Amino acid sequence: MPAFEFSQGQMKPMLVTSAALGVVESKPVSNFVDGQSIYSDGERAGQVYRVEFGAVRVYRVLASGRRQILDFHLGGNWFGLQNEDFRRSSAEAIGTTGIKSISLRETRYIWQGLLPVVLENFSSAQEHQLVIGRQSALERVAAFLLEMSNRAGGTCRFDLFMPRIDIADYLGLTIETVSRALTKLKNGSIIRLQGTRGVEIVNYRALQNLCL
Amino acid sequence: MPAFEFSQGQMKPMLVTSAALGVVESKPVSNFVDGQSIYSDGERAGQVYRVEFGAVRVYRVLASGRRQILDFHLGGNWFGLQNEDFRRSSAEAIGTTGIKSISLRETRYIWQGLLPVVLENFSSAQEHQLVIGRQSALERVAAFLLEMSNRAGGTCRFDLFMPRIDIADYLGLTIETVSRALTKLKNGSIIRLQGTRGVEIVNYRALQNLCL
DNA sequence: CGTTAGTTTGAGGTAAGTCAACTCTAGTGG
DNA sequence: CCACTAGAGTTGACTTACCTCAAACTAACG
Repeated sequence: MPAFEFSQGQMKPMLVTSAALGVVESKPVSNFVDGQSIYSDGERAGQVYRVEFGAVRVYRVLASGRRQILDFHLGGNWFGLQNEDFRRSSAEAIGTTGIKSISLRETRYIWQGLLPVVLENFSSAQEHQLVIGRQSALERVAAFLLEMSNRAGGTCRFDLFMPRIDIADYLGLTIETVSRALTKLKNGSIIRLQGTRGVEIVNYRALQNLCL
Repeated sequence: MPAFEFSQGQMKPMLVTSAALGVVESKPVSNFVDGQSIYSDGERAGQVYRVEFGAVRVYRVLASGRRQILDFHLGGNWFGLQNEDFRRSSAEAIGTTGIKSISLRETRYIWQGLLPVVLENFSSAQEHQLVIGRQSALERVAAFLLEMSNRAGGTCRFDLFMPRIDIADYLGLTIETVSRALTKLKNGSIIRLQGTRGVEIVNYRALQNLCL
């Protein structure tokens, strides 16, 4: 493979295919158990990662112990790219998870593939800023369910990968408030809950209207 | 200037100098008055921008009218880079502001310069997620003052570019709550306020301790 | 010096947090 | 296959931090 594969006719480099990221395909899959650390705050940053199966939470904790989950990463998602030498967040597997990683030393060959990856993460972070900065608890939970539905491929029935505490720490709420919001959506016949992880969106439109 | 300037020995491409971004130097400075739109939600995204002087707010508004300022950009900062074809946020000048812009068509020449720019914006967004997701009003205002102090070059005396409403919409608070927090910091002799924009950090350490 | 937008202060209301009890459920072993 | 258990989730009562509404104050402009 050539080190650089520039599509000269390409007008929008941000939309270039991630073909250059193919280097990762040859890498072995590392398996992680539920809760296992992928990288930790303060460590030297040496790798970029891609989720093969399972899920990952990236989070930061304040000295006071409060935790904010910055993002969840599901199958196919890239994470762990940063400017700084040391990690300022931590990443853990949620459930049994497979990860491929490539060394940062190798990333100079795939810049044009990495840019859209980072832009996507950035866009996701901005979306999330709006949710946690300006939406009510019910709106946040509604937005979260829609986001998870989208990531699951747009199906109305899907499973949440994470426990309530992760949802709470992602949305800047408490588990009790998340639970109350879910109950309210259930009682309003907007969603149905199956067991502790299963979700079915019954009234998609109603859920969307909650996020305005 | 060569179209591509790869530093082959460079081990950390994210830390490459932004020399490639020099294309922007030859561009003319566009002047904007206070509140003038630079780009708006829904528009086709055609340019990337760099602040020459003054300041910029990038924000999104919910259908319900609530506004979240995603980031402030000061002299030297780049903004406006995205994956999508259309803007999902808006950008406005704060006070008299000078902006240089380059067309996205030209960005294919400066990928390796753009990556650190986006990573910096991303890092800033993540930091902000933690603040608005998990900190109290007083802690948010303290964090904001430290951030502005840093951006002003680490001086303890500096001027806020923006009115209280912008601070509130950045921190996910109301102007009243921002005002009360500032008053509290003033009464605790942690800061001094001069007029409506001037800030002096008297007790830097105390301010930092508030953000734990 | 007056005007007006921006900011501060105050009083009262409310959404979300806290603490505690209860319930479910998924996993384990009899 | 069912009973038991421990962890996770839900519900309720109460508290609190922030919001809302309203009024007073400042300061920056002509």
